[in-house]
Amino acid sequence: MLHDRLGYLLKHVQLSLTEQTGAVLAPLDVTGRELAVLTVLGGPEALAQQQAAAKLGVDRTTMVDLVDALQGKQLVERRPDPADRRRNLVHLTERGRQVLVEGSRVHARAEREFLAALDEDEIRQLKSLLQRVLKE
Amino acid sequence: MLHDRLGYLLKHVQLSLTEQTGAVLAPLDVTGRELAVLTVLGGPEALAQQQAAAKLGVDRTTMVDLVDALQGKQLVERRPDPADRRRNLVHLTERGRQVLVEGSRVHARAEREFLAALDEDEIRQLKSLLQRVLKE
DNA sequence: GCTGATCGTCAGTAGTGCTGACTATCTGCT
DNA sequence: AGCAGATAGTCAGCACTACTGACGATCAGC
Repeated sequence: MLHDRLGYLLKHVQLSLTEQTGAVLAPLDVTGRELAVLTVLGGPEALAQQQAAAKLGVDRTTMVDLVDALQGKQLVERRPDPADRRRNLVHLTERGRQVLVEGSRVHARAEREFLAALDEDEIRQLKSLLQRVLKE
Repeated sequence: MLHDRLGYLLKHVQLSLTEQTGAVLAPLDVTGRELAVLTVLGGPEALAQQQAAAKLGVDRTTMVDLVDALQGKQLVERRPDPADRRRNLVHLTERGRQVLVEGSRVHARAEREFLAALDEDEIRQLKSLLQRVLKE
């Protein structure tokens, strides 16, 4: 049967999740992907673009567009790394930090609601199983 | 943390699965998506394009391209439905059936190998959890 | 027999993700 | 010191997927 196929399940679960989290993030004018970028960049140390790209698992050329978009919305700033002038260190702006905090909040709530069919223990199980598969 | 985010997990698990199953299907000259279409069309009754699209959860305009591709490979045939001439009933060719059988075999094996980190019981759990989320 | 709905098709658009080429810069070796 | 090769970011271009909106052909209900 089709519904046994892992590919089918993953695709449609992801599609549905993207839709639901996208809806609650829309008022903040960020997408789920952009919020993920902010999350990675929101750490204590400013990261170069490729470091952030590696953490996110996206290509470095894709990161250019992502940072472009966030910079256009004044959520991040590119600053040359004084220690290595090939690099841009990407810093969150004040607004970027606000959006990160508020976005994380509504995103977490939307994800929890999306998983309403499962209890807390089952959610942990699901994530743990997926993580183990990913580590091959 | 990023690795707690369901979106991240789903995306990368799916990406990795697509890559792995795609590799074993390549010698048969079909993609995972195309095999899924063959699976849906391989039932006892020939389906119209939109019935198949609904089962797969894809758009009807996307189904046009999928059937085009399969027809180009001589795996399916469009035949007008005598009872409703707006419809195309999509039939598998003899080769289409062979590819479906062989493709299902290697795909199932690749999926099992992809999930090598989990035992049979955990695989059932994972699929069951995803199915329940999908039913909202 | 006409109105409105449905099926398949096509053009156009948008998002994502990659390759390959380029510039600027750094690092290692001699 | 100086050159060769590697690395960071950028950009153009291609490919894949998915959707919207429009269209002609056909069907179903009144």
